Amino acid sequence: MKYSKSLIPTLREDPADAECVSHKLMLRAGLIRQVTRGSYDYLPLGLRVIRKVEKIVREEMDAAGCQEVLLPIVIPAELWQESGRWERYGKELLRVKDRSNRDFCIGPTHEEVITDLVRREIKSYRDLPKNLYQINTKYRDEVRPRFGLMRGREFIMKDGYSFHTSVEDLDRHYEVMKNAYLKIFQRCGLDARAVEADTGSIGGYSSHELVVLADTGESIIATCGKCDYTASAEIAASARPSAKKSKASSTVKEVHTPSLKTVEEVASYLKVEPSQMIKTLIYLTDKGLIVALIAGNLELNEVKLTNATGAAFLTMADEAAVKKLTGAEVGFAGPVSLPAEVQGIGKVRIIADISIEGISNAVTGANKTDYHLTGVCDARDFKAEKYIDLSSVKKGDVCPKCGKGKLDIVRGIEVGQVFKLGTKYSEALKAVFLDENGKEKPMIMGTYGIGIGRTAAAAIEQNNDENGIIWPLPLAPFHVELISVGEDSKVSETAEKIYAELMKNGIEVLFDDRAGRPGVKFADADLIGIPYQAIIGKKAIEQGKIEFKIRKTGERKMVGAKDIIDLINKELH
RNA sequence: CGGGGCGUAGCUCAGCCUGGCUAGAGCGCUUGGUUUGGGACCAAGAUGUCGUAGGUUCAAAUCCUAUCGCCCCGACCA
Repeated sequence: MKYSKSLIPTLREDPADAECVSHKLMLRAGLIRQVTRGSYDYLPLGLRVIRKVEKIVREEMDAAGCQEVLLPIVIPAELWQESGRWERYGKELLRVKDRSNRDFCIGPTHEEVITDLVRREIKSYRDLPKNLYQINTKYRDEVRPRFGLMRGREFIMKDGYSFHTSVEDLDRHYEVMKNAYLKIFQRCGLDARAVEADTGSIGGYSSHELVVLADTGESIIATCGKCDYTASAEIAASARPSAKKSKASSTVKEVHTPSLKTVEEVASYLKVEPSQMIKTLIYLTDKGLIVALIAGNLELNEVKLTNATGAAFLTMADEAAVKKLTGAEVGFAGPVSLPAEVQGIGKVRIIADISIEGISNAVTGANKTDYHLTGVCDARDFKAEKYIDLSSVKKGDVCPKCGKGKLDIVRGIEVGQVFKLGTKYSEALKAVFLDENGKEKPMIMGTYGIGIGRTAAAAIEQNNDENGIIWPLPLAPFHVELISVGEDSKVSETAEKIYAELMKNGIEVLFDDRAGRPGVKFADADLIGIPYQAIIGKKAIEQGKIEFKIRKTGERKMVGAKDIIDLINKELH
């Protein structure tokens, strides 16, 4: 490709509305342009990168025995109504109407469509298992798109769905897919790892996120320094001793604590450790009020609480609800003598972290403004519905898996996710098969996704310097950039000749044939980040030499014009 | 949805507080010339519904109101 014929609008300065490195560099290197919030044009260079990622994904999926299909982007509402998600999915689902006023949505994910296809075409255990995938544009009307291709509203995603006759078969296949995913990211030159994750609103019973470690990532991950434990902070556990089960000998006393609301204020006023305080948090859910209890030195993890309650949604109770429940201002709630139900809101459930189980002589709110209780004991003075892990992991917590290592908290970019779905969609959409005994059963499903654009963005996050992008070879839009320096006719003749040679040898080459000054061409070349540069200058050419530069290391060497093809071929393999 | 910020040339931004003649700079772009191995120089030039609508005023990029768009933080999120 000749630079002069392409469209590579590089920018000298950082665009004002880009925040993270990959977004800035994608704009500056002329890979993408924003059309509207969360939607982008893919320019020639950007599209080539996208195609590279897709190619690697296709090769690995096909190698794992998956079949590529292509499903519609505009989906009839009926399918989503059948699964129940038309009502439940919320505003993220972009809904449109056709000319006859029929409802459709722009597909944010394709469980319904694929399950509909499979239920119509597959009837027998003999035809299972199957894994069907597509690479397609998706649309999610995100509340807050950001960071360029990292979180767009319109984005390219590979999504795959597998159908099995048994959970065991799904389990086996799940491992195959997880490993295929790890291989894909490895081939993309990315350091990715599989992280245990929450299944979120998609449902299912087991999930891993495929995460590329990066400080700018939106996912927070706990990892063990000693063993291979890696989990999303949303679900990560830590090994914790349960509260000492001393006898309940203390007596409950009310103490005056004027305007002391926070754990720290009360603990220091009463001279007790925060771990002896019972932090009482009140949540509103679709199933009534939840009172969550946790030791004062720990942070509550809302994902864990949501999972523990089985609630569809959960928000912190507002001031009015807290007053109704406790009869006190916010800041003085406690588990002792709470009503079992609040008029107009619903039932009250108490759920406690394991740090509360067996706690004695504890301090907590008195449900009376400006008062706390001391000497409170679990089981005697209050009782929780259950005692489970509700705490957020912290750096330095003990690993729950090996019990030895300390947990570290790191950030990462989620580039893929795999789920064991089970029968959620096959039951809703009646995707059933006949087993060996002629018995009808719902198919067992798995689902597997990769954000294509996000993977490209993650590659830039991990590979850049002050001059621009440094593409890993497998994702690079071109293998080599050929740069002619100066207007000399010998130079341009030689460059043309080498350009033709490179192409003849199947090497992907971008030929900067522009008439610009050398400095401009070098700066653009470094910004665009093609791994190798072949530079043709007047002086060198007189000695039959060409300069070869490696973008990543800055290393340069002079090679004979005839040897450049061999050298590049060697570097490519 | 809550909080904050921004919208002036292709890009980055100044001007606005304290209204005043013809709206500016740098970069980019066009033409000519000199240059040519790390974002050159000289000269000449083109480019704007000052986001949009309404209002106040003799006079609005500037003040007021509404509205749209974009960015950030939070809530949210296969």
